[in-house]
Parts: sequence; structure tokens; C-alpha cells
Amino acid sequence: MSHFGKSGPPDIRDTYSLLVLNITFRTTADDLFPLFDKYGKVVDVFIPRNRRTGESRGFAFVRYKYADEAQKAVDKLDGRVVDGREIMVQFAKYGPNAERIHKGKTSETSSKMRGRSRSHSPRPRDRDYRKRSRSRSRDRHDREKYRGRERDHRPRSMSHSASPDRHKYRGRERYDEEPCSWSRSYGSASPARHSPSSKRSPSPHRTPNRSESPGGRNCNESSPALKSVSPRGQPALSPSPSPHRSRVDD
DNA sequence: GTTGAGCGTT
Repeated sequence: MSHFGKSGPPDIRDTYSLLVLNITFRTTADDLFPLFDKYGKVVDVFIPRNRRTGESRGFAFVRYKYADEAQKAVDKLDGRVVDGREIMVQFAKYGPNAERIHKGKTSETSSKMRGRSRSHSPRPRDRDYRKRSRSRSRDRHDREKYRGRERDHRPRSMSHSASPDRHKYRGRERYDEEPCSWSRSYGSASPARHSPSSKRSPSPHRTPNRSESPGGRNCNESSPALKSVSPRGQPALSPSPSPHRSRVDD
């Protein structure tokens, strides 16, 4: 998705990607292109955006053709106020083509440039101040939005005790576009259907959720709370009528 | 209509 109209990265053979952070959520690649193009030949400008909302994630990747121009852009545009926000320009490292950065002179030059030109940036000491939390704003909105949509059929009486401390942290997913497909369970596919021999558990009514996990679905943050809830407001703690008979196949 | 640590697409 380059604003060049080409599909995917144009040519990443000898390009140097710069990571532009702290840009506004309104800033688009078209806004950054003329900015970075003035300091060098910009091959491509790409802004990772949310695949659902389509909003910018607050950072962009500017791909330069030459490293020296990229460095110049880093030195010039790093700390530049764009759209009312001070952007941070630095060399991308975790990109798909981070190898050339590691083997090339880009790494040492970048650190050298940053060491002498960071005095003009009134930004906070270091990036440690932001380490405390990584994501909450847009992810939180999207998460609640999706959660409220899918669980709309669920009564709101679940606020009594549902282990709120575990669903609060869902690990780190940049894109919670669709981590788990619940539709597959609701469709014609059966969890025990992956085995040709149905010697697993012939009980079609209530199978222990222990063996029910095919191993591929780690997204069970809502499972504990998604269990059957009594109309009175008390969750059915025992999914199976006999707790000691957890293993039906045994 | 918001938000603000970070690392990317066909």
C-alpha cells in the first residue's frame, strides 16, 4: 500500500526505511512525502494503519533510496513539528528488510547522527517514559467495540465476578483484527472433527473443555466469562455435571 | 468525536 499506487513495496533492494513516530493520527503519507522528499529521494511512504478502522497508527515508514539522504532526513525531520505534533524520525529496524541496516553503515551512522543532533529535540529524556504502557487507546476502543458487538446477546449481569484481572491483559497484539474465529465453532465444523477416528469422546452433549481446545485457539480471554450463566446471575461453575468425570475417554 | 507506545503493506 504505497501511495504510489503500486502493490506492496516497490523495490526494497537498496532502500532505507525510516520510521516516523509520534505523528498525528491525521497525518497521511501524502503529508509526509513532500516533507521527506525534500531531503532526499523518497522511494515509498507507507503508514501502517488499522485494518479495521483504517486509522493511522501514529507512525509511518519512509523509504529512502540512499542512506545518506535518509540520515539527513532523520537529522532534519526528527523533532520537526508536523500537523502540530513533533515527529520522531529514526531508522527502521524491525522491518522486513532490516538486514541491510544491520550489515550496512546505517546502524552506526544512525547512532552517530542521533548522538549529536538530538539536542534540538525538546522531547522527554528518553523513550523510557513511555515504556509503562504500550497500547490502550485505539485498541481499547476497538476491543470494546467488538466485544460489545459479539457479546451483545449476553446479559450485563456478569459484572459480579468474572476474573476481571485476566481479561485485562491480553498479551500484545497490534492487530486484534480477528484473533479467533468463533464462527468455526458455530458453523458445521466440529471441534472433534479433526480426528478421523471418532474414538475421542462419543458424548455429544457435554464434552470437557479441557480436551476441547484444539490447541490453536489461545484467545480464550472470554471463555471463562462466556460459560453458561444462570438467569439469577450466578455462573455455572461446573460445565460438566460430574467434575470427577473430567476424562470421559478414560 | 477521542487516543500516543511503537516497527510495515501486495
